Amino acid sequence: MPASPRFPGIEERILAYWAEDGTFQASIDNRDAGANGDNEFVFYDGPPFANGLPHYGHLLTGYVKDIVPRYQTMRGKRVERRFGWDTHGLPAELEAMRLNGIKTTDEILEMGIDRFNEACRASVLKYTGEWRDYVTRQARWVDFDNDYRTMNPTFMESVIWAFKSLYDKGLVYEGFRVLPYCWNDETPLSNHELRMDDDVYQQRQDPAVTVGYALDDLGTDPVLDGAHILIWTTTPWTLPSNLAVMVGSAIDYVVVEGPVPGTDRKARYLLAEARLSAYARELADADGEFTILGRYSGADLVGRTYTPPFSYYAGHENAFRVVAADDAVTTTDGTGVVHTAGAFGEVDKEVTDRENIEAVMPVGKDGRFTHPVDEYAGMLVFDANLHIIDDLKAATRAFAGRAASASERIETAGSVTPGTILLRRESYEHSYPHCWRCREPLIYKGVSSWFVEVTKFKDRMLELNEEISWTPDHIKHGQFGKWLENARDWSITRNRFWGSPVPVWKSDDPTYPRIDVYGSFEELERDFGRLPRDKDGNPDLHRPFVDELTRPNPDDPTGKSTMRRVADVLDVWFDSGSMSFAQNHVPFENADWFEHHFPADFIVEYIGQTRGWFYTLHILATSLFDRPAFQSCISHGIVLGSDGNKMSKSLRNYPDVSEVFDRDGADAMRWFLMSSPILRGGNLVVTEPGIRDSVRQVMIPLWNSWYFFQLYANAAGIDASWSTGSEDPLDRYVLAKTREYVASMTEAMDGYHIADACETTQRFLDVLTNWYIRRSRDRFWADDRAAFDTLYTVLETTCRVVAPLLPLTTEEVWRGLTGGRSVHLADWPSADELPEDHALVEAMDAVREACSATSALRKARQLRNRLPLSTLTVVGASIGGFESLVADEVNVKQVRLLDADSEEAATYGVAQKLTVNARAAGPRLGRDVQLAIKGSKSGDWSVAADGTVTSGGLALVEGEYTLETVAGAASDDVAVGMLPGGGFVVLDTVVTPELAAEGLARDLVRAVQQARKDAGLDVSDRISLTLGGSAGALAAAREHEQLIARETLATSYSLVDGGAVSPSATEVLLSDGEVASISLSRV
RNA sequence: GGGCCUAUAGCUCAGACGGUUAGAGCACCACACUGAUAAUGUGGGGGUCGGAGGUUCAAGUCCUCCUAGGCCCA
Repeated sequence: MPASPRFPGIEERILAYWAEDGTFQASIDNRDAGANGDNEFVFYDGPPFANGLPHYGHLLTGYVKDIVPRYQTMRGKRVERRFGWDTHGLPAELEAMRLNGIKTTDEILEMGIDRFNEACRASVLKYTGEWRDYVTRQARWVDFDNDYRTMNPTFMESVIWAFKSLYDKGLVYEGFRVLPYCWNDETPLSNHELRMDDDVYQQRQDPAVTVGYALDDLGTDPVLDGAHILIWTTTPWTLPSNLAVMVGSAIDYVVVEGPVPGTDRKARYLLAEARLSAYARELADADGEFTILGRYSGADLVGRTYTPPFSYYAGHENAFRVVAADDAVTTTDGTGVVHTAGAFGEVDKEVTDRENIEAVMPVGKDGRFTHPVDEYAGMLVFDANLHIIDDLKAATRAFAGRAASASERIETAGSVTPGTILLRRESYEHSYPHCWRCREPLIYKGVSSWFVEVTKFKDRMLELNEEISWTPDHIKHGQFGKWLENARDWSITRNRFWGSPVPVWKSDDPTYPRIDVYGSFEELERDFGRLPRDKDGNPDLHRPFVDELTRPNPDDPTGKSTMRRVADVLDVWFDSGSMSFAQNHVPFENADWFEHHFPADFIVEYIGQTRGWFYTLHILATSLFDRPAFQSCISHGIVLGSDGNKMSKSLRNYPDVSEVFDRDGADAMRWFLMSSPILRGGNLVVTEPGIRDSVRQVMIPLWNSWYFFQLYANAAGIDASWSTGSEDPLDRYVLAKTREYVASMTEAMDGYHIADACETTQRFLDVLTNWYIRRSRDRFWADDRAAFDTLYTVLETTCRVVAPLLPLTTEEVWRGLTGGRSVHLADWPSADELPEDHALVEAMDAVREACSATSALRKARQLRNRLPLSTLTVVGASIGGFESLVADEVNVKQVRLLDADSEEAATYGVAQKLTVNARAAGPRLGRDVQLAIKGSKSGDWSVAADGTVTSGGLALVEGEYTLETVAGAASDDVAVGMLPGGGFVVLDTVVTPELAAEGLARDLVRAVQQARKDAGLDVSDRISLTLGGSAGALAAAREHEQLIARETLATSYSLVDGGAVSPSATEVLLSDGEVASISLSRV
């Protein structure tokens, strides 16, 4: 067994052992599920989309997904772990398009949906092998053979069942949603795609126009009647679709008189007062003055009607009104009035929905105008801009702001409504989104979609959220709770190809409307007489097979119309939100299983999933089952690159995953990630030194404890066993300490506080190696059976407790220690297996404090540790029975204990210190409290005979101050140091000649040990030793012959006077200017 | 453009209710210690607590504005 192990090599060996031994399966089989699965711990694996290799974020989540189930298994639970794959959606389609060199939906149709979807299917499985390798290498136990895939027919059948259930509950409806849309590729884009590359947003010049719409003459207000309300837009092509104008109700508006461009007439214009100056060129007179005719607040204007700029939608219900949209309207640019075209903007859509104005869509999927916008039909919207502006200009000149008769308008350009005024035309440069694939500018466009009416059961979602425990806990009412409060209806369909079908069939003749929704293969077969089947004849709900199911419309007596499936597929988030039931084909199979495996006990993903998977799980669980989908949830932070920025392949700002596995190992990475603030919701910067620190701080100490044990147990031929019976105080201490360690680990793991568990472990290992083992070395050298048993017990217990956190390293150590099959098949230890002695643990803390304070005194007085001193007096601290341990540790001949109030204690120059409690005294004294504080610091304070305390001239009352004893001035002969836990230590600093000689003797021991090491001798080799050197060194060597011979295992010991022993002897500088000459040989 | 969060030592982060010398770990330097341990111990340097105002006897902490960064939504 190596002293300095190569952990990656050990890990590979353990992984191979597990594979051969079937340890993972055994860890599940060993645990009984119990009646109704009562003994099961239910874990849901959030399905990743495997369109690339796993990165740190996946690894991080994977480690947590491993640790919790390992822990629960050791606690006796049965924990099934089933891997899942997210397989549908746009990323797969984009990859398939890239591989086939196609760009548009037309090209997909040309290629054939069946071939295209085959390509998608192939692309999503491409990396599954690599994923399995990475996940296995990270020592995550999960069942890959029995995985679930969202594209499996059984999964998809459960998904359409969910859709139908929601439909039957009245929670699904059809509507419009506005999306960024690429007219060139003919596809909507997800928001994710808008952030795909940094150059998606590019500067672009667009024509911006300021247009006045004529307010209707209501005969109520001569200033407003017939005035032109000014709007500003950078998308003139949306003007034909204008449906309303929006104002801010708290914004101040004015009506000013100004000229009609290109004519000698005047008109009244309405705009925000704050924007007036921006239109001075058009509206001010020669002196820069405005003719203000009236003032209105936005609220005054709401409800006024106007004539739309184009006549295409004249008479549209509820349209062409001034409406309030306080969030959408600002006075930072434009006119303070915003034109809305309903389906061409998110906010527009929201406002028109609220106002019950039906959206219009005169733009086709190719981005070209369609009927009824006939003048521009066939024109790409961006190209139409110029024509629209020209027509507006012509109409402005022709009518000069007047309404006109029908006969006149025929001669004007296009369908611009007489009375509409183009006030200004400019060009405007702004940041504008472009398609990440074809680089063409995007438009926002309404597309038809189906929605889950989340707003209807939002309150219930909030109630059920109360039953979930979150880590970190602020997520519950913070990020997740707030998100739920503001939940909007969920758009669940996409006009794409590769996904679960929307199971809705509609009549193709609106004269005979009918809608059928299907929730199973059986229902489909019943109505269509057959199942959708792929080309091999297997039931398959994918397009195009499902689209092939058609039948005559039963509601059409003519028998001509046909029931056809709507072309859309479901959002992939509907798939992943369905995994709790769909992974086991519920409700078609395993209904009983589901009853006992829902909700999950535990899930974990990164914090962004509060809007993703956590959210969709919660929506579907609430709406379908009126239960939460999970009981505890860890949402961790984001992994950043070594420079603190987002990880980026091109920047190469993070260490390569496989290199880290090969160099430092999977356990090191696990520890690094798990011990970090990332599990408490913070972000984490991944650096190579950080990962190596994990090895140094935890893995090496654990390994070395075992190495030490093994080294000496083998040497002594001792076969140690599990025992808590030792009477030795240090053994009792470490056993009691281990008990407390086990208890805190249990608490931390039960509460999912994994980072706390790491910290607790690191502290414990420090105590074990740097205190217990170091202080007990003599006993191991002396073959003390109780010491070996104790160390065995502590190590074995520690391995079990650390097993989830370092599964590979602990496996190696535990198996080496016990010869057992696997630490992961063992039970989690109970604290009760170990003796309780909290007083002893506390006493040892006091011991360590005393030693630490004494070291500081030695340091301050420049008294090296090897130099023995006569006496250490510990005052007012309970180090119960460990005097000799302290004496040995700090190298003094004698340790004495004194009560703090003893007479002698008072002689060590102790003093009193006054501290003013500002919190208590502040409110009473007010400003004067500062004087009292100043007094306490400067020494201007006193305690009167009756006990009254005065500071800075102010009398303080009980509770406003504290008086404490502190170490006062020391002398040349003693040094005094305070203990943080109360009391102090007094170190006798007088160095007698005897002490100095012994110090030198110890220097000699050290020098000989080094010489032994340099000569390559084994620890147990006996030597023949000859010493020479300066007079002082020689005297010390003579006086302490026994000490030196014993410590250095010298069987022959001789001294040579007069300097060097021989020319080849080692010359070593000792303390106090003394020199030693050392010659040794193995005997 | 909107919402939420963050800003404290070179780095990563703690700093209940406002309370008077702002802490820890890592890194760095020095010394000590070292026959399991590339370990450990002791000490040291290093901070205008993002900026500017305000409230208060007292502000890292509360309020306002600003700046920078992150996340989400547009």
